[in-house]
Parts: sequence; structure tokens; C-alpha cells
Amino acid sequence: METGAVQLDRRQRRRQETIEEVLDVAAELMREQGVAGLSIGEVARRMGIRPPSLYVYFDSKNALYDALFERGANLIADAMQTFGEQLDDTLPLEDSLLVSANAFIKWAVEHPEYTQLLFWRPVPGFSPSERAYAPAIRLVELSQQRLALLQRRGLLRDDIALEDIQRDWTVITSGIVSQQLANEPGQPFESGTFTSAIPRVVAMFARQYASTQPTRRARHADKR
Amino acid sequence: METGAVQLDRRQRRRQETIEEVLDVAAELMREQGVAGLSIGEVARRMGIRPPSLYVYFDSKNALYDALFERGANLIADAMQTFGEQLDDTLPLEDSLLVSANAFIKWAVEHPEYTQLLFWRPVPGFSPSERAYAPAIRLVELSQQRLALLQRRGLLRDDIALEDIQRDWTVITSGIVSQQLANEPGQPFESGTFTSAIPRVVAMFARQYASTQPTRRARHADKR
DNA sequence: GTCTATATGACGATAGAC
DNA sequence: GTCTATCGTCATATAGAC
Repeated sequence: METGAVQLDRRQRRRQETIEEVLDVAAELMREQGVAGLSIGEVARRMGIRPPSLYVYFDSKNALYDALFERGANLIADAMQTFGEQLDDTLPLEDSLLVSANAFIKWAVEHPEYTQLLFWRPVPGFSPSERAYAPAIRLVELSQQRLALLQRRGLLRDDIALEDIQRDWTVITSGIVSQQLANEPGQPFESGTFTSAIPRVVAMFARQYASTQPTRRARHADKR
Repeated sequence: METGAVQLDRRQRRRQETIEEVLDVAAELMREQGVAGLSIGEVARRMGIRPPSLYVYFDSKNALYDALFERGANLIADAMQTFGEQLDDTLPLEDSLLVSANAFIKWAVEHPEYTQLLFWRPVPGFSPSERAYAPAIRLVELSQQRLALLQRRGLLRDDIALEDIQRDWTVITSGIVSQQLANEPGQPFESGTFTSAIPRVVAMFARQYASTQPTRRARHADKR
């Protein structure tokens, strides 16, 4: 019994390691060839095995895309969560928005293989499963919570629905990402034409949605 | 001689008609299956011919993508040029920007097959040729000319480089398009979650880049 | 349980007959 | 200009060795 359980653990661990290696190689391939350029045969070739062996770990190519989608969503959600926890909660509005935008866009531009899979629709016939989509929802909620906090601190206007503010924030950040990746692929975050526009665009957003109310210290919420 | 020339004309016209039919069917396929779902075999099947016959008109699948890129860029550039010529040149800044944004985004959302090919990078290994790219440059210049006109009319700030203003304008419009197409594909322009944000986002842009100088002649609005 | 060997059918592409 | 025949590669499926 004991031995059986240990062997099962070992086997499962070994299996999980192989799965991670497949995902590593697949992500590398998507980075080199573009998301739609992923090929089961090439993954197997680089791993030194035969293509059919991959079907032990993934039922289909779309199942592999699904696992990559889930992994990418978890990676960026984790990155943004860690970033949020380290964030100085006393920063003024524009500074706070600027560091958030920089963190998200930098990750997105430096991981184009996941960004394209997560935020564009490059693979015909592939839709993420509910399971794979869950961490993507977590990412949206994280962004919402950060904006809600700014609203509670009295820095963001509260006469406009948080939902609308978040939508505009998403439009701006994803607009920079998509322009940068489509027009200057491979260009580093620090020197991109569109990533360089982040401060200007964030200033525009901050100016529009900054609270016009004088900020009282430790303000909770009071409508005019 | 005369007969030869006439026959050549007729042959060339016939050839051009076939090419247009191939492009029509290919665009239809990209709309149904996604840009990367285009298949030479399926195009031939729908045209009632054999796949190798298509190679008379296009050297490769990427040559077909190239012709589709050129066609799409010409379609949207023509649409925006016609729109610009009909535009009322006395409109105030925000109105002028709003109708421009609506025209561009409406076209983009209603032609996702061309938009994806033109503004994303969904096809591994495909880059548009110089010839195919030329009308895309014309589109950028059109947008630049419209913003320059607004600047000359004294409506847009002239203390910021036109280039930077245009970059931010591109980020905003393409951000709406990419979010709308990626998150709600198939949703009509009129009822999209992100297309509905156009007035708010354009207002944000107009507020940031409106000239602070009082306009001398035929002034429409005055600040605070 | 995990792999190899092998097969199927679709794809893009080419050569050559008519 | 269109066809048939054919090639190599792809995703995918199954049979069976260890």
C-alpha cells in the first residue's frame, strides 16, 4: 500500500515534469514562430521523442493550447498580484497608474507568445476552456480591485461607474501592447515607440478620471 | 496586331476577374474561419477547380495573403478618404474626432478578416511586401493630415509634436478595435461593449489635446 | 503505463500531360 | 489554363512492444 502510493506519487511527479517540459518547448516554439506556428511534430523533435508520444499528455493540439493559455494567464496574474502587493499604497494617482501600466505592459511585451494567445484570437477553432479561463478572470478582478482602491482613497472620480473606468483603462493598456507587438515585434520594452508613449497616455487617463473633490485624509466614502 | 491586342486585353480582363473571385472567396473564408484558417484547398473547392490551378494566379499561399493585405489596406484607405472628403470642416474638436473614430472603428469591426490581417500578426512567416504595404502608409498619412488640419485650425495643441498626438490617437482607436474583436467577436458595432466606450474615450483624448489658446475666429466653445 | 511503429487524410506545393 | 499525379509535412489515431 505504502509502496504503491509512493510509486504513484513518483509516477505522477515524473508525468508532471514531462508536461512542464512540453509546455516549455511549446512556448519557446510559439515565441520563435508565432502562436499559430506551433507544431506537435516540432515539439516532439526538440524533445527527442515521436509525435504520438505527446498524446499521452495532451489529447489534442488544442488541449496543448488550452494548457498554454492557462499557464500564461496564471503567469501574468501572479506577476500582477506580486506587483500589487509590493505597491506603495500612498502614491498619488498618476504615479500609481503609471507603475501599474508599466508592470503590465512590460510583461505583455516581453512574453509575446502568451500575450498573443491570451489577448488576440490567432488560432482558428481554439477557445479556452472554463478551467483555462479562470486565471484570466482573476487578472481582470485584480485590475478592478486596484482601481476600486484608488476610488476609495478619493483619487479616482466616483461619479463614473468603476466598470466604465476599467474599460477605458483596458483599452489604453491593450492598445499600447497591440500596437507595439504588431508594428515593432522584438523591440525591447524600454525602447519601443509605443511603450515610450505610456507616460503621456497615462497622464491623459489620470487627468480625465482624477477626482475633482479635495482629498480628505483617511477618507472612506462620501458622495457630494 | 489589333486582334492580338484585343485578345490580350480580354485575356487579362478575364484573368483579373478570376483573381478578384479568388480574393472574394479567400476573404469569405478568413471571415468564417479566422485569418490563419485560410486554406488553398478550400478556396479551390468553393470555386469548383483543383488546388494546383490557383498557382496560376498566386505563386504561394503567402502571395495570396499579400494580395489580401493590399486589398484590405486599399479598402479602408479609400473608405477613410471618402469619409474625410465629406467631413464638415467647421466641426468643433471633439465632434470631429468622434466622427473620425466612429468611421474607422466601424469599418474595422465590420471587416474583422482584413483588420486582423492588417493590424495583428496572425500568420507565421508572412510579412506584407512593399507594394502591399503602400496603401497602409497612405492610411497613416490620411490620419496625420486630418490631425494636422485640426492643429492648423487652432483646435489641437501645437506644443506637442503631431507625431506624438497621432501615436496616442492610434493607441486609443486600435485599443478599442482589438478589445472589441478579441472579446466580443461578431458583436455589431452599434451594441459592442468596447465600441460603446468610443464617446468617453474620445472625450478623454479631446480634453487632453484641445488647444488651451482661445480661438480667434468663429469660436464654438469657451473654457470654464 | 509509456513508448515506438505505422497508417490516414489534409495540407501546400511542383511537374508534366493535354 | 486546367488537369492528374505526386511529394513531403502536418495533426491525429491505433496497434502493439517493453
